[in-house]
Order: sequence, then structure tokens, then C-alpha cells
Amino acid sequence: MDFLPALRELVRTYQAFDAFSGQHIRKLGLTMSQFDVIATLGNTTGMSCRDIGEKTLMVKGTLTGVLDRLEKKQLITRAENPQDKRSVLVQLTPAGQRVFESAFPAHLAYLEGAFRRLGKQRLATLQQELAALRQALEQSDD
Amino acid sequence: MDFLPALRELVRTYQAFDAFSGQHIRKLGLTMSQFDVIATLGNTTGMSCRDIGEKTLMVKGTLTGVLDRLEKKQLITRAENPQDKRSVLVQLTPAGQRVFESAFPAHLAYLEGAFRRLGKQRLATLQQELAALRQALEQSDD
DNA sequence: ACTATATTGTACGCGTTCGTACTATTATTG
DNA sequence: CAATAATAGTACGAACGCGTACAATATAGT
Repeated sequence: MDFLPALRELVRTYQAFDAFSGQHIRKLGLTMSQFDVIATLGNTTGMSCRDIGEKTLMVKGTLTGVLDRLEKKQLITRAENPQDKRSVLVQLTPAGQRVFESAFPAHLAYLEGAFRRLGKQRLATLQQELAALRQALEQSDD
Repeated sequence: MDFLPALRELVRTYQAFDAFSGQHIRKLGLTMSQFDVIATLGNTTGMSCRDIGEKTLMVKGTLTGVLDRLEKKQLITRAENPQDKRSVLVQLTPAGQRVFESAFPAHLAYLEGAFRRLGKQRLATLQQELAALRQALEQSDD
């Protein structure tokens, strides 16, 4: 059972990141999920829910609610996709575009301040070991 | 901005673990949080909410609801603490004890099946790098 | 002792997250 | 071409998760 310390550290570190990132984003008037969507839609001409969900790692049921609230804030619009009437084209409004342009670089810089402390090499190692764990988890999923 | 791949992998791996673990626990009739509380209370004579929150990494507001639902399932009880009337002594009921005894080892074995694939050395490295990242995040938190 | 402060837990609201079920559309295949 | 399966989103309910505010109690400082 000596995997528990690593597991515990995974959870603690994820929560630390979540708290660190979320605290900054809340000051910008957004939630993490809302920011993720806006960051994903920035510099695109629009995306389907499916694509957004793939990028942001949100399941579609979650995404519906997040988009609802962004729409209510008038930061995004949902338009019909003529090619496929099942899907929806989600786009930033001009106001959403402005939020993207101010919040996105600011938040990246904020995050980089913390991540820079680790150094390129350690970040690469971390990424590699995390990926190995994820593979182990996914392969055990039968 | 080359920290983004590592960050993305952190989120993905955490989610993979969450899905892997949660899927098994749900079959036992519990949620992850409920399992965490029961696992924490197992082999103790009872704990305060504060202590449980520290162990499970839940904030107290979240814990209240989780305890409510465990109490409704008659897996825990809340008793008065004579030493400090502000705090509450949370304990497993006999039924909670039985759940602990069956679910806890089963779930550990389930998890170990996945984590074992990584090997001791990689797990140690992973833990170390995660801890370094967490420290960087906490220290940047001014 | 008396007041200011800290701690413990609950109440509450908002937003997320997930699973399941459902509708509408598109693709496939017999 | 008709029947079937797959795909895109939404609807909904249960449970978290967090921040804020609050009441009850304990501790400290004076």
C-alpha cells in the first residue's frame, strides 16, 4: 500500500493548483470553467459543444450549464450550424472577446509566476510521470 | 508558456484518477467524499469535524453536507463533546464499521492494481515532483 | 471578571460535476 | 429506401465544493 503517499500528493497538488488559479480568476468575475471556455473560444471563429468539451475536459452535461451562464452574461452566443443541425456553434460576443483579451494573458502570466519556480526540466519530468500514471489508470479500466 | 502541457497533464491525470476511483466506489453505494470520511473514521474512536476536514482535505462547509448524508444513511453519529461544546464527536455506527471493513480493503486493492503498474521508483519520483509544484504554488500565494 | 478575539460547526447560495434519460438529427447498413 | 445505430445537445436530480455569514462557545488580554 505504499502508493498512498503519491496518491495523496496528487490530490493535494491538484487542489493547490485549483485554489491558486481559481482565486485569481474569481477576481476577474469568472469561474474556472467559464474562463476555460472563454480561453478555448478565443482566437477561433466558433466551436461546437463537443469540441469545447474535448478541449476543456468537461462532459457535455456540465458544459450546458456553463454555457447557459456565459450566455446570460452575454459573453457567448449559441448559433445554429447549417452543416449539422444537431450541433451548435458557440462564439464569443464582442464583450466576450474583450474579456478574453484582458483575462487570458493576465492569468497566464499569473500562473507562470508559480510554474517558473520549478524549472523546465522538473516540469518535463512531472509531465512524463503524470502521463505514465494516467496510462496505468486508463489501462486498468476494464 | 511551456508549462501548459504539464498543467494539462496534471488536470487530466487527476480526472482519470477521480473517474477510476469513483466508478468503483459508486458500486459500493458510496460517493468519494463519503468513502473518504468513512476511511478516515475507521479504526478511531471518533473525530471532530475539524480533524476530519484536515484528513480528507474538505472544507468544513462541504463536510457538513457529507456528514448529513452519512448520518441519514445511519453510517455515522454526531455526539456532543463534553470537553468542548463547540465541537462534535463524529463516530462510525456498527453499520458504518461494517461498511468500512468491507469497502476499505476492497478499494485499496482496486487502486493498487493500477498504481502497481508504475513501480516504486516512478511513484516516488512523481510524488517528489508533485510536492515541488505544490510548494511553488503555495509560495506564490501572497 | 470582562471584553475582544479566535475557533467550531451550521446555514445558505451559486456554480460545478456527473450519470442517466431524452429529443433531434445524421450516418449506416441491410 | 427503410430500419437501425450513432452523435449532438439539453433536462434533470443528487452530491460536491467553496465563500460568506452566523451562532455558540472558548481563550486571551487587560
